[in-house]
Amino acid sequence: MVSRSDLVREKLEQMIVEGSFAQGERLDEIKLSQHFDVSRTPLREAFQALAASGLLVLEPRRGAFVRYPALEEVFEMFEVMAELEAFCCRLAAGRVTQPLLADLDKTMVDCKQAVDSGDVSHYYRANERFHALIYQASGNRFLEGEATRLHRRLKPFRRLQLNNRGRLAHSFAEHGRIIDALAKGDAQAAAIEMRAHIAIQGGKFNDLIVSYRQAARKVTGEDGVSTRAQTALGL
Amino acid sequence: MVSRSDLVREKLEQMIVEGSFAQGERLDEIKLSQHFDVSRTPLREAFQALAASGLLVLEPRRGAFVRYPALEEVFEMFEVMAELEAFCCRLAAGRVTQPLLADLDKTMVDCKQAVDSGDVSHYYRANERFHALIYQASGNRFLEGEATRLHRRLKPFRRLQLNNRGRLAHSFAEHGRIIDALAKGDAQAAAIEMRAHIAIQGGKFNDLIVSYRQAARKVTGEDGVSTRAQTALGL
DNA sequence: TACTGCATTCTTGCATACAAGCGGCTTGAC
DNA sequence: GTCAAGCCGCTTGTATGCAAGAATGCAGTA
Repeated sequence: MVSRSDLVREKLEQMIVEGSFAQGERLDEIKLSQHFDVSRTPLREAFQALAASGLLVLEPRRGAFVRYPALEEVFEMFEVMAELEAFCCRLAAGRVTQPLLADLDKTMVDCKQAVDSGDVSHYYRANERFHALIYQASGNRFLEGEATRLHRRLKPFRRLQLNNRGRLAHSFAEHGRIIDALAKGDAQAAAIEMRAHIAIQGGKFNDLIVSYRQAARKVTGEDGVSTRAQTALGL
Repeated sequence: MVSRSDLVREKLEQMIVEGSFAQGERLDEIKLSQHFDVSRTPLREAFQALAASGLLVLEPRRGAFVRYPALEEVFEMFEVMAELEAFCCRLAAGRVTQPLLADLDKTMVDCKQAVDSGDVSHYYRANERFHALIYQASGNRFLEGEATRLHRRLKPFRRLQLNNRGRLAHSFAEHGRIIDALAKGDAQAAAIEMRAHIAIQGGKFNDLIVSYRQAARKVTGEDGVSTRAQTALGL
């Protein structure tokens, strides 16, 4: 995790997730290797890893292309995410330990502070922790890993959802209901609450569309290279 | 998909899944590159890809090590698999089309023939098709991909389950109940039937243990290199 | 005799050189 | 003027060389 290829992978992933590149943009091995001050070898290894997690598509003899999922696919991913998290809850209801419940309560205190002060990024961090704890509480390490992976991948599309002021309070209330169900050991209720918490429905529909447009919009200059990428690369 | 690194990846994956290497065995870049008659570069790219799918662990400056999941992790994976497939069924019940149902019926005919003749590998192929069709019927392409991925990864641990003569007929009957529920559009029933079909319970427990021992057993020679690997490499 | 430190050797990580496609451009012919 | 074919250049894919780090073995000391 200290190799150059890992560092490059981290940075490239960050750039892609932040929307530094346009949809379908070809990543130039030479330019990028110069930018990161590494040779093509570790860069190509980073490409492989990013392609494996779905952020790039490698076309033989043509190059690496940035791939933002289509809006439809994002909905599909949220649909699966909702189910995975609901399953975490179902398992957690029977397996959650007292220390973990205490940790969950702590995130609730954190979230409450964030809601009261309207501090979105504070809430965002506490929310991350809340969900990570639920994955952990499932007691299924493999499930925890899969959930974490998908959660990461959906990150750019979750960004704006919390900016909606009403959403913060709603989200907080939902967290409360989930924890209550877990504390009672009610697997069914916990799963249902979590599914509702994640699923794209009602107002979240529009929030997602906006998030999506911001994350995956194509901003190209005259030469077909995205101006955002040019900025990101200092061109 | 025609590059040497892809070919090497395919072959290595096959070898690992077939159990050609011992648990924890270090894969020698130079020996393997000689064996596959490629340079270290495409081999290393294959390592990266296999590490991404969890078959290898890459330790910095130490090398690539074969990683068979612990028995506990296999159970966890089956637990998640059951849930993913159950979710596929839940979605499929509302979305399945007439042509797909017809295809599913075709696999049932195939399975029936295999059961009657006791042809396990025939049943195995028909079973693969059955499950692939269910994933497809979910109408969620992302879910389909994830389910397929996990299904592949569990392949070596499913091998022996069908060798149990009683299991074939049971499995067939379960398929029937699943299709019936789908045809009726009963999402709840379809999900429950599928979950029961996949979940490790009852007699399947012992079958899995045997499969696991066969897949992940460590067979080492005096020099610490697995004799199975030596055979596979023609040493 | 056991443990620690150093040196040697082997292996990986990275850089670079070379080969092989693919695409675009130019030129020629109809 | 347009279309097609061939060539040139650019990009990716692969091989190999070199450097740095880890493991192992040996020697010296406690």
